[in-house]
Amino acid sequence: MKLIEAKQQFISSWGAFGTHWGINRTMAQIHALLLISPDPLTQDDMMEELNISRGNTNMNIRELINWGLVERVLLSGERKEYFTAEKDIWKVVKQIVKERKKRELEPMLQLLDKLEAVEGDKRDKHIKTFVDTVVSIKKLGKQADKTLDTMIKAEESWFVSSLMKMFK
Amino acid sequence: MKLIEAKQQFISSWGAFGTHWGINRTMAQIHALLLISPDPLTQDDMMEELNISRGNTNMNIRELINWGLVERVLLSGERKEYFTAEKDIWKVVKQIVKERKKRELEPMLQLLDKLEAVEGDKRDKHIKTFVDTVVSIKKLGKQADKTLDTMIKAEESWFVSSLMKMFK
DNA sequence: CCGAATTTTCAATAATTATTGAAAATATAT
DNA sequence: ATATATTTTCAATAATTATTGAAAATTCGG
Repeated sequence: MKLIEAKQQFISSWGAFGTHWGINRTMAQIHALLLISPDPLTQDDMMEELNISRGNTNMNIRELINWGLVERVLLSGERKEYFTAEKDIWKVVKQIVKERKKRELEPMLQLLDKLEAVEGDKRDKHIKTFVDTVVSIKKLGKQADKTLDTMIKAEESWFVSSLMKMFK
Repeated sequence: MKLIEAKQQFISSWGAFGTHWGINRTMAQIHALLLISPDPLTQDDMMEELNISRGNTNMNIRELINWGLVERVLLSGERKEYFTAEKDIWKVVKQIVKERKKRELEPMLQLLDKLEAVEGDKRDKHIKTFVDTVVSIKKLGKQADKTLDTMIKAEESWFVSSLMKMFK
């Protein structure tokens, strides 16, 4: 397979992958393109490679910057802005986990805390099932939260070697 | 907070949560409703509680069955079908992980295997960056795949106690 | 400060995805 | 076998989300 074709496939499947994870296709494709580009790219480079409009490109680049996955690069003597993606995949994964934890897991845990305090007789099976469900989700969620915190601090080498042994 | 209000909030936030994870809102809401229902429900029960059409309810129940999260229950003397959700949250999480691994992670790893074999001189920086990226994603992905396999087999007690210690 | 290059915004539009509801298919009791 | 209850399908429609492109704002060299 030629590079040009392999790039296409990588970008398009990264885009499809993203859509299964609540990330829009274009954002994932821009990320993919930057991941495999040896040098920083401009907006125009990306527009051309991916056949997307200027507005779309701009909005998604900024979203990637918000996620901490892409950063602006200043090239001396150049008027245009250049962009580059973090290439260390372990860092990328940690960054995504960190953001999603903050945006989704933490608010969910807060809500569950409130819901656990529902009024009523705990002997009523409707109350009991509700509280039991909320408590068990909360318990697992808190556990996941702590585990992810540890992961976010960890080195990749730790993940690959130690965790693997642990999981015997 | 009264039960009726707490239920509403639980269902609606579980629905919103789902949409961030590539699951449609209705499917997540049906799942939420079944999780907090002490007894099995019929399609009509769900339609009424969630204010959704028969077709929508039916399709999403079947999708939940495909995911292994909901099952049909036969109630003796009843003509209608009843449905119930797995209440053990750890089992629910494992089931979701198992399905997503099969549907998304494994196909991605297969693709990366193909892409790694791209033609060309590895000293060309375009080729090199591409291959390096593919290889590092593949490495991490394979690791995650194995780790998730172990998790799928694990008991919740193991997760809550042992894993926690491990993560110091 | 001026003017050109570049970036950002956002209303309009397109594309995608979810939902409805009625008809068709299926199951069951008598 | 027939009538009735129940489930399933799916074309039409609605709702949501993504994308465009041109105008406005900003940046920067001179």
